Amino acid sequence: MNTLSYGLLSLLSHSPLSGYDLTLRIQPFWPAKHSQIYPLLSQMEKDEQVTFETVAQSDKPDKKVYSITDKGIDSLREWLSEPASAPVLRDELMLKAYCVPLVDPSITRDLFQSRLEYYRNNLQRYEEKIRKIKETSDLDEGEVPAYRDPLFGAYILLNKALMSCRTNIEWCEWVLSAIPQDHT
Amino acid sequence: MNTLSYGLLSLLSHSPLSGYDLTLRIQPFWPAKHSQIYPLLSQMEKDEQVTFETVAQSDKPDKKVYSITDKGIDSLREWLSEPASAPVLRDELMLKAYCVPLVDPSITRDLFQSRLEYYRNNLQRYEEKIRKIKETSDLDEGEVPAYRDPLFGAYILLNKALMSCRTNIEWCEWVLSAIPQDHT
DNA sequence: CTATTATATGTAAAATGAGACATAAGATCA
DNA sequence: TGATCTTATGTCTCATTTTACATATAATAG
Repeated sequence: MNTLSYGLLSLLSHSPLSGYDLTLRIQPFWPAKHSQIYPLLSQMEKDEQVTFETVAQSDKPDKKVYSITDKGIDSLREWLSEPASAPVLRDELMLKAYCVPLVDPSITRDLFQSRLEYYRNNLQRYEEKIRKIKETSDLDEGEVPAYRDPLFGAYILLNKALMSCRTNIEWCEWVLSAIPQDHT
Repeated sequence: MNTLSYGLLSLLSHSPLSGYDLTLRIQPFWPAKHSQIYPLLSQMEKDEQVTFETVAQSDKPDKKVYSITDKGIDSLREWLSEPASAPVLRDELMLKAYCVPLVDPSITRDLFQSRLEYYRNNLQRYEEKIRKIKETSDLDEGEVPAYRDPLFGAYILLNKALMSCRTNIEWCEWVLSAIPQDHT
């Protein structure tokens, strides 16, 4: 039971999901490939943290839909009572930023322009997501889902994503404004 | 030559540093232990990306001070011309946030209170650092070091750290305000 | 008709990273 | 004098993560 396995349990605490869906959904919080998820789910099934049933689909291949067990819920509760380890960010752009004076401003501009677009795309996706949440659970302006509402977690996480995205966009734009025109 | 090794070169592009110092300084951008750094520096030395000289110290143990070579500078320039890979964030608190309705609000409050203090400490450290930079290179209000100034990279990175820290503090405070008093 | 894409699950090997073990000089503190 | 802390470098093992290999169904595009 490493952090990734708790992450999978956390996602399953909302609703049953296939390994494929789990792989997609865990990306924003704890990036992992399916090659890591599938064997881990097998282990967790042996350990009775989860169960699965095979679901046949007419239009797509069959899938294994995993559900969290009571033992899994207990594991989650214990895990929540332990302090969360510090976040780990690895960003190649930060390493590059440190030595950009070595190259022409045009190179640097490309790097930050690409990153800016990356964040703008993310922002759009997050804004759509929060719009859908607000629609389905009709919240008033500034209102937050109730603490016991299963949507509480998703809602605060989406807000974090939105806030971080906007901050990063602001930073990229500021950096771009500080990069001189070429022929320096 | 993986990302970490380029990161080390990037740090060395400003000034020669020991493996020990490199380990400390790379933490904010690309966390790594000395057990990863020392062998990598040996490799890079064999590959002529860096050189070192042993420096005796009177008050502390001897150290190996590494410098970037011309070949290393070339490597950095090539690396800067390639697009930067997407940032990777792994945050246990985000995984936990998703399932907090499973436990009492007091548990959740502790998690976010700890994280808030973590970010406040970071903010203080970053604010001191930027104050020192502004002192030594006497910049006017809102002024940014010149693009070719070796401090340019450090300055924009510190600003990113400050902005992200403040956003995260704001988020933690907002989440704490949305967690109800106990006996729910 | 074929190629590609999305969905879906899996294994194996290689790279990366974390934690522990090991040593050692000099400083500080009790 | 002994204990601990900081600086300093190194190895080894184990866990984690990535990349590549592998297969299969169904839809879509050319």
